[in-house]
Amino acid sequence: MLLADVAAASTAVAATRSRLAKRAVLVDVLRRAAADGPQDVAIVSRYLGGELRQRRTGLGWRSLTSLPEPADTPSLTAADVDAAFAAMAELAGPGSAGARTAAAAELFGAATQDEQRLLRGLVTGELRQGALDALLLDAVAEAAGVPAGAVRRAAMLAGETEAVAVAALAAPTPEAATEALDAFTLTVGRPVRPMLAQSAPDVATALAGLAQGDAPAGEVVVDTKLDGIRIQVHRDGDDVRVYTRSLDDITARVPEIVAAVRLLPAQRLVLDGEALTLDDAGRPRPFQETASRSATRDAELAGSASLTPFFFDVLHVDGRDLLDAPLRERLAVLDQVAAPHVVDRVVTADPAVAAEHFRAVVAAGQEGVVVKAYDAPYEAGRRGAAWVKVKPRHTLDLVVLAVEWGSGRRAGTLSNIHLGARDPAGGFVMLGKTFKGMTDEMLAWQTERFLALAQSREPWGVVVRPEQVVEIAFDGLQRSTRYPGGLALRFARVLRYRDDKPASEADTIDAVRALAAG
DNA sequence: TTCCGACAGTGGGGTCGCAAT
DNA sequence: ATTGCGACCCCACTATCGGAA
Repeated sequence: MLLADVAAASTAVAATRSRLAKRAVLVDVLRRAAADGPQDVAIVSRYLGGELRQRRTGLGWRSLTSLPEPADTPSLTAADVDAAFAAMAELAGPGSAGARTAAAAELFGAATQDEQRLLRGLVTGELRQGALDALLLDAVAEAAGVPAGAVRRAAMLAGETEAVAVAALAAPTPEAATEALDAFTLTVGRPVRPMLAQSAPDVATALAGLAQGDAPAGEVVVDTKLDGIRIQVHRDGDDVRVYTRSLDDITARVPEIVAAVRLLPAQRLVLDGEALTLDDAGRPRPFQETASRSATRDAELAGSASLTPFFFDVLHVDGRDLLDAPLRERLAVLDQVAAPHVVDRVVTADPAVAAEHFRAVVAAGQEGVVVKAYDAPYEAGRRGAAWVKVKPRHTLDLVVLAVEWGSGRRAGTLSNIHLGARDPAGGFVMLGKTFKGMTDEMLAWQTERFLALAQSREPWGVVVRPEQVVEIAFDGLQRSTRYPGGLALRFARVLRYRDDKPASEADTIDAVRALAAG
């Protein structure tokens, strides 16, 4: 199949907001790819989902700043493009950057304007066609004539979409496709997409969200939420593999987790949990230390810092699949097979008990809690309503120092605001930026407001007179080398603009430092 | 007919390894 | 030795479509 066919489909998908219309376009091109063979289905399904088949190519947005003019006529096949990126992914060592740039120039030079747009989107991971993996799975189902649920489940269990698309579309009949999809089962050693949580502002709201209609939630699990990295651990005897949330295999980087899992009583296991670094007293170290330890490839270099695994779910044990078992059953098994590496929890129907657990774990330095429906199955890959996270929230009244022009649907509006705390000695100390929490109405208002406050216009936005106070919510403070105060906000978002408060009454950097000191 | 679940988009800070400077 | 880029760890929140109720 020609890349031009894929690019035309992507353009058509981007041109409509209707998901049904997007799906129809995807179905058409998937069917044509299937007629060309499984290799084309593999490539085309990846590209339509917004990804390259290579996890890392060494190319990013910066590498694409100067590229040749587009070709007038299409010539590239999907297979050509995949081979070109595969070759780039292999490049390493001195001179590789130049060779990669040359290879990219050759590829993009052979691509038409439409094809360049597609390739650029795939390289940067920002295709912006309004359809990614989820809609693609729906399209695969329709193209193969099978229920969407069957395709989705296969993809969750496979941990990827490409193989599922290939299997479903290679089948000559819907019956054969169903059979092919049923062959994707939970397999020890092959990661599944992790179940995700929704969020709620407090424990009471989380419990209300789990209630069925007018009936109260009944017994729920209140799990401790640890501030580390998500891990999915597969054990088959002495063979232990550790995967991240994005299903990256980090086994080689975390020998201490492998060793801990080998000490557990069950021989075949799939566990879901979190890994983090602890201090001598067993309290969690800052997330940045966990991130550093888990990103260091050479375990020898990591020194004394060590990751401790804690598990909150079990998906398989010694031949028994537990994905569809209620959480109640899974936890009973977890306590048998994963002690002492089990997340601390309470089971209760009493909102007061749940709230007390939240208070206690936060006091112990943990991130918060995850409230879970006691009888829900493990919904791989879903951000289902069965898990609801609750974290403490801090707020500050900060001053807007500058604003950046937005992109995409925010093009033409001033979007990303720079935030400063008041320095009692004079001026403001920048603590970070945020674009979150803004409605379209707020974006329109702030565009006008900050243009009026503009002191200077820059290519990226405007620097403003420091007069507008904004109430900011955030999860905590972290060490920063980027900002002058040595501190940065974590997960900052706008709550509201405060027109009742002058900048002279904004929160001070001293108050922020006091908060950081705990 | 209205409601709401699921998606995609819009970006944030920090960490590492690697190649170029 | 330092710098910049790419990849990936943690993410929150809003608008929208279309099926559920």
